[in-house]
Amino acid sequence: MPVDAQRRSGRPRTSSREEVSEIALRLFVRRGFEQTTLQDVADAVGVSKRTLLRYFPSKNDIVWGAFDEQLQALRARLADADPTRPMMDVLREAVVAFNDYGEAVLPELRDRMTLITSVPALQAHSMLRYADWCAVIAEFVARRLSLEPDHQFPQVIASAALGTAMATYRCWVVDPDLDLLAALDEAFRLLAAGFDAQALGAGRPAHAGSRGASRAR
Amino acid sequence: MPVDAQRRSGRPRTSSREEVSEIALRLFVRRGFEQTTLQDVADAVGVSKRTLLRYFPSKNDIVWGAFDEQLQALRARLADADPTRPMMDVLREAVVAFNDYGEAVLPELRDRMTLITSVPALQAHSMLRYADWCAVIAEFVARRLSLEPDHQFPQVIASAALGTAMATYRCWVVDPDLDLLAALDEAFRLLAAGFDAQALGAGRPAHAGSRGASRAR
DNA sequence: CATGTTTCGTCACCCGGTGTCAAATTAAAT
DNA sequence: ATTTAATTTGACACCGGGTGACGAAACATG
Repeated sequence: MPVDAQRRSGRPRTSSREEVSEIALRLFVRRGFEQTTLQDVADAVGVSKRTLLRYFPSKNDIVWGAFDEQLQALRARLADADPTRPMMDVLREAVVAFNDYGEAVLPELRDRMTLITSVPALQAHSMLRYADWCAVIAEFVARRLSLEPDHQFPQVIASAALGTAMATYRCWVVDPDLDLLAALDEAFRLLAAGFDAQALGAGRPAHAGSRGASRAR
Repeated sequence: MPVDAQRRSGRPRTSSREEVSEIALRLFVRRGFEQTTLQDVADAVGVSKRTLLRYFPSKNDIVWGAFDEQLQALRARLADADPTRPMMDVLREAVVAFNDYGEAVLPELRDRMTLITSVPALQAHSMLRYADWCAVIAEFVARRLSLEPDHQFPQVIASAALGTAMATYRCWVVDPDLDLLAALDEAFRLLAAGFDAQALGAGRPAHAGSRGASRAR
């Protein structure tokens, strides 16, 4: 069970989670997710189908790399945030930082997200993975509003935030020129301010900021 | 293919979509969704497994009754709305009306939503069904903002609206005393006004309206 | 009765996923 | 060096959801 904790004894692993994930991702992108069977992946990696399903709980989960660890970082960041700062500011900056991978792994991230947003099975499965994300946000909002996480307000705000992030992801996947971080920043500012004000000002606001090199650190 | 278009000739159906949906729902609630196999449902209805999958494209879809027709009504309502009225007002009222089923079918709706929000497979599948819902909202918002439906703003607003509705549903499922329509009304007012203002007024706003008999017509 | 039309059931099949168990491979203890 | 414990692996059987194909059943019409 320990990923790489000090190896005590026993037969060593012939492959790693990362290796499986990488090879599988390549196959999925090339030949399509549904067209690629688990046996194909197993053959490509050089292990049995059974071993594959010991590394990942399902075929869908192979596409999601190490998502849980990222989530822990997000939770920690939200917990350590300055309590005097506005809630939605903290949330926005945390979400942006949460998605600030390096330039190097960006193409891989795009591959993953392209699959997740386009393949129906993965699109559906994403709801389960994002539920954890949502719970982290709800927990933070609940603490700020002195409510319980199950209450309506934290749940609504967290779910709306999730929708905002997902929609932004979808746009980023389609448009290669879009800066993900800047787009997230803009979307969450919109969410904080309310969509009604947006509708009133019929002319669209400063949208120039969503493209280009602004990293929104 | 025609659900009940004038029957010309041929062998008559031994069952209907509604009958299958009702019987299956009862079984799912009683014995659990995953514990109930398609063969069980087929036996209970009195047809073969193959026939079941001709009525519904998948086991998951059985739980969703006629959702598409409701969606058409929502689209029509949004299309016919007064263009001079505020966008988020129209949206809020349409969503509330969309969920205004009669008192009679309310327990059945609760059963469906309880399954959808608690069973992981259905929770995941809901993303696919709600994607259509989301597209309808995005189409409306895009028209109002003179943008294309694929653009970032309509997508973000529609997804945030979806999250808002879903979270409210979840709360309603858990709390039997909650008035679904009033809760939706309140949540969408929050979404329109922005969550930031909410956080600033540390004291919670008039929450008394979310319980009781207000039907928000 | 003959014909076309529509629905139904059966069968075979694929794939994702689980449980089981023995074999393989290593470190550590004797 | 041999045994022992620990760990991973692969093979196998199995289940359930879902699809394709095909013939049979049940109707309306002529």
